[in-house]
Amino acid sequence: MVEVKPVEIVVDSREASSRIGEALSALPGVSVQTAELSSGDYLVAPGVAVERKEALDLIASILDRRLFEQVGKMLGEHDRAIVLVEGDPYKTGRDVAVEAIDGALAWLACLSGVHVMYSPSLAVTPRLLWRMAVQLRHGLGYEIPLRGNKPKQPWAQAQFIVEGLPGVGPTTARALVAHFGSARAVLCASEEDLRAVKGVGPKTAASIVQALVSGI
Amino acid sequence: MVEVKPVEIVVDSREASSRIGEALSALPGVSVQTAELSSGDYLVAPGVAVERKEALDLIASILDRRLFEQVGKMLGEHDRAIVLVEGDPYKTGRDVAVEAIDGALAWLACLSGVHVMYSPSLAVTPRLLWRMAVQLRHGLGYEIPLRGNKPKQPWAQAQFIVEGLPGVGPTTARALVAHFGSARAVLCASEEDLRAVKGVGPKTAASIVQALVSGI
DNA sequence: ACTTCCGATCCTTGA
DNA sequence: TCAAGGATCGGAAGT
Repeated sequence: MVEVKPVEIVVDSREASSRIGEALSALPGVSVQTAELSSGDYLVAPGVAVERKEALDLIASILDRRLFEQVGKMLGEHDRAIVLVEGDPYKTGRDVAVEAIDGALAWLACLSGVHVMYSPSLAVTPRLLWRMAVQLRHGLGYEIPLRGNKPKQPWAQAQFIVEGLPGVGPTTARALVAHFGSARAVLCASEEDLRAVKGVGPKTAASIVQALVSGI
Repeated sequence: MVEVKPVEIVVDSREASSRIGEALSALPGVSVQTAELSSGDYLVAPGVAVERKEALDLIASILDRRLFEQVGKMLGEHDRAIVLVEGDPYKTGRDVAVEAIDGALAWLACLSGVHVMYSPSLAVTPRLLWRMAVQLRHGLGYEIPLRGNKPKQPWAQAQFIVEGLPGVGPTTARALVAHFGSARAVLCASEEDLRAVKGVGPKTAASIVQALVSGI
């Protein structure tokens, strides 16, 4: 049985009965609320607004400068603003200078202060809104593991553990384990003792001890 | 007469001779510098790094977790980080769950702290880099908002070391470091003490000690 | 990134 | 108090 993570998404009243509103309701654990949003189309978390810009609409709002106004308004009214570009703005068929599109996208990414997200199509948009909502509400379902796969053979484990130390690669790890006899002995060693090992200088020794004694 | 706005763009040495490097040099007013960047592919302004991710490469780096590592590194080393996604990640032909792509894009936009930009193709990428550079250098008198980026937190290092232990993943690693106060304390703990931590039973505790005391 | 699956852990029950 | 059962959580592997 898969866990369903409940999320609330607020949909602007003008969009509520759209295909996206329906698709959102159909996703597991989503409760769709409707409200009149003065800026943005969706609230994907409290204070996080999303403005959906279908490619053609994006071009239009670049040309008539509505985009900048809308973005400014969103930023003023919410903690975080995201522009969700749906479709390829370079392939709308509208007769518009590519420089204008380049400029608008660059501005959005660098200067505007909003975040930008891309959806290839209307079909994907609801999933992305949902995923954002889940992540913002529940965080990632797990921690991002800090290191890759670990060995299963016990003899390799000692070396692998020691390799986690800063400045220590495979060669030094082997030297350390050989010198001290076990991983535990390495990890309990003093800075002085560590320096005695070939490949470990004052700098590495210091950072090892530093890493080991630092707590949360 | 068209005004040419001079900009400098730093290209990582590995990318310098690529088609993009050449295309950048050909753009008006662009002076391309080369440097070895430890993270990111381009510096589009001082302190503003751009990582180019071709769609297929994006998928690959999601699967092997490289993406998160790279993003973290960029955020730590620059004032501002931008991921430039080139192409449609949903159409790479790679056999990957769409949920994973949704999740990664949502994470990039909402949680990661980077900004995201989309380029439809390799041909457009240089133009977008250039446009960003121009806007950041000459753009409208805006200051680049600096988000404070601390270097890697020390507690992360402790957790990293502890994660090397058998049977210990991100969650348990955090519990262990929290319980014992430091990585060293965890590694010097007795089997008994280890068992007291939530998530560590007799079996895990035994294999941890086993790994620590075993030599090479 | 997500999902599925499996095993270990933990928690409640009831004797 | 303990054992047994099921619910829960974490890890590993695959997409």
